[in-house]
Amino acid sequence: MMSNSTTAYQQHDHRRCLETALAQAKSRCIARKARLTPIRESVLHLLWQSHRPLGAYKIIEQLSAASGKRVLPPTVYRALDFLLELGLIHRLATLNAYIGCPFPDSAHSDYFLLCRECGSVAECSADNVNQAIVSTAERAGFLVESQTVEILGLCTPCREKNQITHSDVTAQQEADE
Amino acid sequence: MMSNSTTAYQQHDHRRCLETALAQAKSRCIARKARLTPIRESVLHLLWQSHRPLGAYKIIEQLSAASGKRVLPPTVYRALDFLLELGLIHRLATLNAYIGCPFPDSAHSDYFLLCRECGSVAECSADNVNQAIVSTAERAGFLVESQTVEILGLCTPCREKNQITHSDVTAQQEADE
DNA sequence: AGGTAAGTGTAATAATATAGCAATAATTGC
DNA sequence: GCAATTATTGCTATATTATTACACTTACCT
Repeated sequence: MMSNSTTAYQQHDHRRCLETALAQAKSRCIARKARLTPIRESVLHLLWQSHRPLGAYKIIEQLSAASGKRVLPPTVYRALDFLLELGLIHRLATLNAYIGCPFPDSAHSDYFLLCRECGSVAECSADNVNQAIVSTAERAGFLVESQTVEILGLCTPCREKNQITHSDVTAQQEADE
Repeated sequence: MMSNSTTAYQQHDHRRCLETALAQAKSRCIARKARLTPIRESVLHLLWQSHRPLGAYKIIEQLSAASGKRVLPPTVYRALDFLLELGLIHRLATLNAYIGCPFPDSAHSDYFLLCRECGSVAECSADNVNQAIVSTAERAGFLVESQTVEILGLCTPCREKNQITHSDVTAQQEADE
């Protein structure tokens, strides 16, 4: 079981997330003899601004704003393809959005916990989920090649906030009576 | 464990799939006091032409062709929304496509087996997968509300075909030497 | 330094989906 | 049965996400 859910949803020193991600990206590129060009690095950098996924056109916007000149879709999509290829980022099918991968180095079939409240996404890799999927598929005679698992719900902080809000409301209602 | 993988990938009397689906849809609409209008029924019917998902614009095309007049996107998207709402169909996020639900009556959090060769999709619902997901999410403090699980791979018939093809190729290569 | 491959710029367009409003059909309350 | 209300459809326009095609530039390799 591997997960960045503690950092993703809580207060933390995010600079470290960013730095590690960039460092890992660089070493991975060297290992694969691929080039982390300025554009590619900028895109990765943007995706690591937070633990919230970004749509391609948000990236285009932000990149255009930062560079002063219009960045066009193919530029960004090419960078995204490159980063996806190297396993440095993931695409979230349910959101049409992209997010940095916190553990690009360890091979993993991962799944994502999408908080519908704060929008942050954590990535996990759990053997039991994996095994359950593969074995159940096998029973159906199906050979698993890749999987997309995206889970929508509430992270701990948001759940707690909601409870507070809810009891506040209840208290208010009671006061009204 | 519930699954339509045996019928979805094999030869079978597909008229029965279609008929049951339509019958279930009707009774479900009555139960929910919703109207299965001609347009909605046509869309459902189209989605049950096979076990392969259809994109919204394919539906628009086919509906236009069948009716002789241009059917426009909102018409189809509204019908899709209605059918999704009632749990009669599903949307496959990884394909941007829609498919009929084989068991609309039993509440289920389902996952999909997408054969990359024949394009057919089976729907399953397995407690162990579900439990694995929920319990692993819980360990991360995450409250699961809904899930998207789409598995890409090969169904039995396609796997067998591929093996035959592959050994044929091998035999051919050996003959060449 | 010259040839090749990789990366980028740009215009155009494809594919998927939604917003907004007018027109029509069905249902409800009386 | 009929007016009032609600649900559904028709239609125009447009948003959002992604790709194709081709010219141009930069980096890499010997």
